Amino acid sequence: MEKKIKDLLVDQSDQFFGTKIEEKSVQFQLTRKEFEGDLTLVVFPFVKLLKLSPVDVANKIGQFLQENFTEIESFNVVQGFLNISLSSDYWKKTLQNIDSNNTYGREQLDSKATILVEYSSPNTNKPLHLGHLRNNFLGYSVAEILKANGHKVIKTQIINDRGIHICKSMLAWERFSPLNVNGERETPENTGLKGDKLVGKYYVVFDQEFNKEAKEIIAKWEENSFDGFSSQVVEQYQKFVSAKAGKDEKVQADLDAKIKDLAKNETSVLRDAKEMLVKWEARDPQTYLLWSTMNGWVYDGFKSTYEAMGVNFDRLYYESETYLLGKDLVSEGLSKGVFFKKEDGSVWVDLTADGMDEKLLLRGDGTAVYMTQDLGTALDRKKDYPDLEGVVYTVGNEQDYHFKVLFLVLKKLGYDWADKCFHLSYGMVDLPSGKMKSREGTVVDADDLMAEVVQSAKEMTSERGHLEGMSIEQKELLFKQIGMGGLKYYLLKVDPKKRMLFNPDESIELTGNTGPFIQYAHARINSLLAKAGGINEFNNALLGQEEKELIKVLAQYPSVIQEAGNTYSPALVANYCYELVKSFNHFYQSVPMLIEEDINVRDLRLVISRNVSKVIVDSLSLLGIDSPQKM
RNA sequence: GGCUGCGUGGCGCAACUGUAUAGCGCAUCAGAUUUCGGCUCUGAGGGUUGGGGGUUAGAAUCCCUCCGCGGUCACCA
Repeated sequence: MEKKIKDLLVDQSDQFFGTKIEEKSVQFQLTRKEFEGDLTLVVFPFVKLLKLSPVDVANKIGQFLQENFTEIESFNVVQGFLNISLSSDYWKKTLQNIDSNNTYGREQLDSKATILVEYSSPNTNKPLHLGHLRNNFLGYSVAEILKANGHKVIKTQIINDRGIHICKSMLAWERFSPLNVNGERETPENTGLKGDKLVGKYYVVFDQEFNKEAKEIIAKWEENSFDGFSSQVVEQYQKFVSAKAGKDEKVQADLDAKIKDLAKNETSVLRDAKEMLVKWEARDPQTYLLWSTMNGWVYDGFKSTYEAMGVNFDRLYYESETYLLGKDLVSEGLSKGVFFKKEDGSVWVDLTADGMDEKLLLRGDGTAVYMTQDLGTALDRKKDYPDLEGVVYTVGNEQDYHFKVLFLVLKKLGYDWADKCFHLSYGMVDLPSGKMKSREGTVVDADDLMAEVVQSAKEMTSERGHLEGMSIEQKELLFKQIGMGGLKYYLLKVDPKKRMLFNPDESIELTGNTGPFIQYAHARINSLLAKAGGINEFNNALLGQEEKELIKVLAQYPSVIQEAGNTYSPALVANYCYELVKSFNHFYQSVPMLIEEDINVRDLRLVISRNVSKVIVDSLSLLGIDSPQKM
């Protein structure tokens, strides 16, 4: 309807306004509930054109529109706002259209360009945590929303399966894992630990050894024993120490940190890890075997975590496979003169002209860095999907700079499709106790958290739910649906780019703006419809204010999906769904349904309920949340 | 310090590309319901949208500036 009015006004603007008007100057909003009407046109933009007062302008436009559209029943003017009331027939027809459309709100499947959505992308050296949950839910949901917008979507992740971080876990395991009676080191099988947890354990072990050794080195330095260190390092150290003299605490701490970094660089464990990386890139068989074994453990562990999260992928990329392409790109850039080489053989790109720094692309020893492999991955994808019209990278906002650089470098290499890459940057998840820090053990493990919310769902539902007649399996499924629904909704209802606070208790609340509240409303409608039996015609029903309000909310759904797609924001879908449920609860409370005597009115209300239920299910599915029939 | 993001009632969050009296949940208080699920609904109190300035008929929204809180500026990923 908005579009029809807009088209008419733009079309006839020459006669009506005496000049051509732009489409965007025709602005609509929903009429506020304290005024009468369904649709409001803001007339301020036209005041100057017609040289009349806002009220007169509104009246003139109102009359003009009413003459042209039978759907418009009446209008009223408040200041510069033209409130238009649409007829009962219009609303009933709207309801009918919604009711008869099985894919209401969605564009035709695969009717639009292909978009690749990358999310999750964990490191294979430690288990997933709360932050990953936000990432996964967000990425999955954005992919679903883009699908609903008609895009062909490929869900993907790049697995960071190579790099110095992996070598650290490998080294620590090889060196520090105790041998059992059979002379074996620890494995998931002989310890019963989840593979990702076991590997993560050794990453921590590495860090501890790393720090221990660094401390020992510093202790030596402090005793002026510099045997075995290069003169450069010693010089640096002495420079830092002399700089400390007479400075305040903060500066001193800063310098201490620098000294520590210096010492860390001199540790044997780090040197060995680096050596391991060089060996790995040279495909040393033994190193490769160790690497693939430990990665295998991690994948097994991740697999069960992904299953619990309810996310999936269409295509996986491994950095171990794309980093070589990245290296090729680097040579290509070198020969094109886009990059340059430093004396030690390392390769850089100079972005100072674009207001950024010089950025390392390849280490002096020839091994790849993060950027190298990301460049390779980007190219690889474009090769696999030549018709790609967009790439969404779901990665935390601490990497904003990285992606700015990545896209820019791609452009500099002449790949114009870099413009279609989008970094879906999201904020960190904080705990009430503050920031998550792995060193302080305040990381919330994803597996633990999911188990916990499912457990709470079990407790609450067993207490108050309607579980009679359900098998054990059905109940288990239900607890999962509720627990995960609560968790997902909690993490998705907030605008992605905002840093958010995670309160474990609130996430599984059943009242207020929560997933289970919405699921509950759906279950209730479901049982209502089951009791109602058959539904017939409602054409003769009188359309009341309550009914109309709810149809209006239903009618917004398609534009919500669109907007959510344009802005990559599941939060819009979540908030809409909540609004819908609240409107329904209000409706439910204020009008009788099953005991309504007028059969037409009864059926009208039931049809509305049926479609509310349909839209709830659909919008929750866009968030990756299930809608149980009973709970 | 450079770049970048954020700042909305006690707490957690909304407000589409500027627009009518800034909404919602939690918490607090007061009420409703012989109805289909009391995990529901209605109402009240609580805000000079971090401060100041500017653009506009109109600013939480755009611009400038200051303050506060993050992130980032690694031969880590």
